[in-house]
Amino acid sequence: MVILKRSFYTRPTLKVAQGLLGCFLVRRIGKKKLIGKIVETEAYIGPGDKASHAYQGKITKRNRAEFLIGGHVYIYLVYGMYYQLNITTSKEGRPECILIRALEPINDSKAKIKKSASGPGKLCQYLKLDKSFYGEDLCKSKRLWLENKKERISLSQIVHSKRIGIDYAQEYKDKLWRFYLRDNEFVSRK
DNA sequence: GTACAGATTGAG
DNA sequence: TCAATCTGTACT
Repeated sequence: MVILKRSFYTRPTLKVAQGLLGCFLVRRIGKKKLIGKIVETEAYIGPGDKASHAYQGKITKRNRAEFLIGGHVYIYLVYGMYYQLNITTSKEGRPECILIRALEPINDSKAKIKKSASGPGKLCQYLKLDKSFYGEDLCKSKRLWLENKKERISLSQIVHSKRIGIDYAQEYKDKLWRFYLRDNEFVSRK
């Protein structure tokens, strides 16, 4: 397995969002590892994107990690109860990131049966991700990183759709910036 | 200081 | 269809 390096993340966000499909997210907890194959992603491309927390280049205490160079974690709490795992892309100062929406558990058959990581809030619960990962560098971290995919994903396997839960984003709500693997049962919301 | 809404989820 | 539950943000 090869750990994804900086140059993977600094490419254009929509390219990275599709490139992440089929890659493996690895979370190390003590001596154990939890591995999930990424099957669903969404791109947020500030400052132009009205669905982005960094719309119009706004910098706040919450979203400042979004401006980091590609390969860092931007994590935050929504609805007071669920964390959302994002991975930054592009270069320092560009508020672009990718929301990881669903994983297929690889080495945990119980989680696989229960679909414990099929949804952005659920996968953070499953991997025990919280605010302590804010700004974590995926190229250096010893407890969270990404590894390259085994199989080649052909373009015909990637479905493009509208993003979820951002109806307020006007003309940006119809952008096809959500990507998932066709026919994969671990994708959230059929 | 107060009010309010959100990149969700699972139960009813 | 709805409530749970917390924090950033935009007001007073």
